[in-house]
Amino acid sequence: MAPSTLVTSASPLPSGSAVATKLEAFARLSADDRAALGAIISGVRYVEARQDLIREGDQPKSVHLVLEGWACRYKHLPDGRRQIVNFLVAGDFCDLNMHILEAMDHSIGAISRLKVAVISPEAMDALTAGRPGITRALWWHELVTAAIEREWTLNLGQRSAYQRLGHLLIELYVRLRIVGLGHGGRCDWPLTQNDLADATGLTAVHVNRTLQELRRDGLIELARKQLHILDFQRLMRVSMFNPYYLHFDREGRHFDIGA
Amino acid sequence: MAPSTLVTSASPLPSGSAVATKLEAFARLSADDRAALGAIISGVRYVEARQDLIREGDQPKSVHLVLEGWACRYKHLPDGRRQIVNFLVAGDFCDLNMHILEAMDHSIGAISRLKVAVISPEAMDALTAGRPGITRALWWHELVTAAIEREWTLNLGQRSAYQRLGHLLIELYVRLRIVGLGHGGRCDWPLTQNDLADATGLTAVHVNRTLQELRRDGLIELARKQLHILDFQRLMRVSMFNPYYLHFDREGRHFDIGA
DNA sequence: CGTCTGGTTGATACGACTCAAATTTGGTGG
DNA sequence: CCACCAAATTTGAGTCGTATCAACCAGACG
Repeated sequence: MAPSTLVTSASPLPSGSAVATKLEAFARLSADDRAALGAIISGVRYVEARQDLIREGDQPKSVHLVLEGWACRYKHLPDGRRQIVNFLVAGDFCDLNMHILEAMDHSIGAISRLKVAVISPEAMDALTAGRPGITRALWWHELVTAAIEREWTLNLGQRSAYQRLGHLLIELYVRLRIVGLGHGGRCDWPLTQNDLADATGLTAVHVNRTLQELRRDGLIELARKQLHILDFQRLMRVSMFNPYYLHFDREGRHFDIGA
Repeated sequence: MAPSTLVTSASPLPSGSAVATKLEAFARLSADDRAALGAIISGVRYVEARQDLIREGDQPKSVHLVLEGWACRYKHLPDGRRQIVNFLVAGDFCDLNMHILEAMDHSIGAISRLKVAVISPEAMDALTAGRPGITRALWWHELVTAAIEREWTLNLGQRSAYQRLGHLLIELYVRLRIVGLGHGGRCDWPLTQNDLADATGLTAVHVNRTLQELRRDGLIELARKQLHILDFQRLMRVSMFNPYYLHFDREGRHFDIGA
């Protein structure tokens, strides 16, 4: 496994943490729920940028939760090509129930330096027992993750390069906004054009040219690890982005994603 | 909703049913587990070929289980293009936990005439309560479905048309074989070239030419709604098919997929 | 100040798409 | 049993989006 630091002292979630914020996008959590959520972390682990958190073939033993940084879920082919099937940002669980399976069928790699919470499956069970609110919220997280990955399949199968990139930029901005990491169309952007290529099934060269088109059309600014979406409505329209698949407006807050 | 017949009389699963066979590919079920599984069906519904079982936007109220026929999970774009993100065959649950969400973000359509079991969420809860074996097996089903859909993303993003089709043919044959619907490389094949196009992100014309190449190379025979894989090992190699993502060999039987 | 990673540009090639038409298949009713 | 029709498959010719390969450039870092 890739080099990383495991800090075993329990460190409770800061109030207003990304996890709680994210889960509350769907269901209201009680103060007790939120406290319980903070108490289950058995350790914090740091993973350097471009290192793997878990690899295909590894046996998943604990549950990981991204606290800071970006990661990606990816698979590769014997000839070395790789496909990123999802990105993970603060508040995302990496492998909520993978311990049911005996081996990972994909890897999780750090894009930027990663701070992750490590949680034992037993602690997860104890957390959900008798807390239907949290159980539902975790189920919701799992289902939304699957829905996002399905939307990516649609992205790869049917959208043009221009639309694919537009769609991806919006999705990530919206997801960051939900956990408080995006404002006014702006967010941090640690992805290289190579990462974008692996996520969209394009070559890095073509990603480069397509991003230039998006800039030329006045839709985005993207430079120095910062994304700025200039015309949200138009970018949504041209990339045929429909936010329903993110399911973030049931009992929880409703987010005006356009702002 | 699309025309269909709902037969409300409970009809127990036939012994050696596809569901039980499928779940036992992963975990051993006790006689009690199997009986309980058969008892929860509150009705059987028939859906005609090319009709939808559930549509994007519908509120999922009950759980559906495919008993006979083929279905597909698909999404579409405002301009009419559609992407099939998975196929469902006998033994597959359509929407195991979708009732947690308030609206479907995709549709499920019948490829051939479909016989589905209808199960209420309450019956599902009652089934899993106190039956850890079944609970685990259902979790496994959910995780494998997600793994299959991720593999499809890899398929669309990184494989050539020739490999994509080869991969899809193998996957479906293997999945059918697990539930006893494939033998000696042969299985029923209700999909049109149009369906294959929507599943692989290609045009029907290109699917046609690529299938001809696969035939010319002596890898498959495909005619009159019947598939015959002639050289399993070679087809696996050229399409870079690695069966690990199907996770079918934990506590249950091991399938020699090559036979 | 050199090195490295990531970004940019140009020229060329090819895989897959488009449009249009012909042919085969399977189902239906006379 | 055959004629008919719609759906599915097949073929052909021309085009386009994206890949490939190969440089070159800019900023970050030691």
